[in-house]
Amino acid sequence: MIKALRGMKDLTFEESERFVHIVTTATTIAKRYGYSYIETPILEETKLFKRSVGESSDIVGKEMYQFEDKGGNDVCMRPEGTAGVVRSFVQAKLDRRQNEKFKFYYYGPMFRYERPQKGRLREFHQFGCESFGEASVYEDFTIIQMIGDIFKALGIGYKLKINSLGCPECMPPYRQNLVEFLTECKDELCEDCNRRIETNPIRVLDCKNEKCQSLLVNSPKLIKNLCSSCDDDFAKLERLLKSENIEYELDTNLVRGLDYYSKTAFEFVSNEIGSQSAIAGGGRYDRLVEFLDGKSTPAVGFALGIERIMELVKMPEVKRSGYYLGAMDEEAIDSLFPLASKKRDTEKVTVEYAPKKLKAHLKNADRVNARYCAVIGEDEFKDRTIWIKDLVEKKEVVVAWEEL
RNA sequence: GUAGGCGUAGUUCAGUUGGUAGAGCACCUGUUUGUGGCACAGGGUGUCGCGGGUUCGAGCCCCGUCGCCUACCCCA
Repeated sequence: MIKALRGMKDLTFEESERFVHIVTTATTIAKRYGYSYIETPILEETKLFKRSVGESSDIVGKEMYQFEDKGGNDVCMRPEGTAGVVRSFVQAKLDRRQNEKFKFYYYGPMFRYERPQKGRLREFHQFGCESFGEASVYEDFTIIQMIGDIFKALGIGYKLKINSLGCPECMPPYRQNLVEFLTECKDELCEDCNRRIETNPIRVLDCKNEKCQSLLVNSPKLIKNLCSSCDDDFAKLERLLKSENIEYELDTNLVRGLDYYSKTAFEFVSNEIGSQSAIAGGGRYDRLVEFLDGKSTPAVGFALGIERIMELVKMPEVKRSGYYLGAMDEEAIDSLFPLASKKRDTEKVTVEYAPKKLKAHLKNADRVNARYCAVIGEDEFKDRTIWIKDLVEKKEVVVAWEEL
């Protein structure tokens, strides 16, 4: 038997229903916030991700589905959504249209070659939004609010963590500071952290190693070393969240795993889905458009993990709906089709092609969760009528074919 | 890449010191030849992951292998 590849899943029945429910809910809300749909390719040039996500990140460093295509191009299955959207934004020269704002939402599969576990697949799906051209922190707030709306509509609980990663003004001096601090205690830090001091010292902050964390308690905090512009914006963000009663906690160690973030960074987490607890994450990436050869354009965005959210949503109970059509004798089967065709203008219709006893039809109707079980028996066929039972109200009627 | 756990019916799982393969749910048939869910009676639907080995005999013991799950790591 051929099975799906490791870390790749089929979704059917209630699972696929839940998947669609999440996408539709998120889409509806994103549209209310002025976002329009963007579809970008799954396959992109490897360079795109190296330059956006960053070569120091694990995603690019060791988790990409990377290969040479038949034309000899070095390509990757996208490991995340933002890079492709920004590439598309620049390619369409939307970056030249200064003072205009562009808001896009997307959803689709992402690929990372990791060891699968709970909440972590090799092919997984994200829903995300990217807002271009808006430098105001009000936009950061609005995006957080929108995610809150989505989770509220889906009926799931979460905790919001926020942090500021600073800007080109304040990040480099802080980084220098941090490197000095880390170098002093490097003997006690774990192997990974020692490597990160060179490659990406900020990543040391969210090391999961307990010993490292205990040493980091006294590390310099970026949040205390922001430039005045970043500091003002972060204060404003906190004020806005408070005034809208959006609960959050400051997490000074929150560092997004992708290199392109600056200023506002946030993460929505759940404690109900195992160790892979991040259900949404995002932040500001004012410099990414430039990195990808566009004109400097402020931007902010987020992505949410659909499979992780699927573990949290409860679907509304499915009610009986539509018609089940069947016949008790072979000669009556043909007459079902005009009736089905007519009913399908407005209703879900299931047709049984084999003649069966009434009891079997009722059972089938039950099984497909139909509201009405409609059967043509011997008498009905003679009279050109059909017997209909409402499976909820338990009422029965016989009507002429024309009246169905 | 590392560590632990698990692979037996459609599904969830039991299976004793090695001795003819089991249960609940689901499914099918009937009680009811035109009335679903409920009840009752009956029905097992299986390459015990795969390949070797030990043994008179292996679901069980040994070796190997594949797969799944969880955690580290990473992140949505």
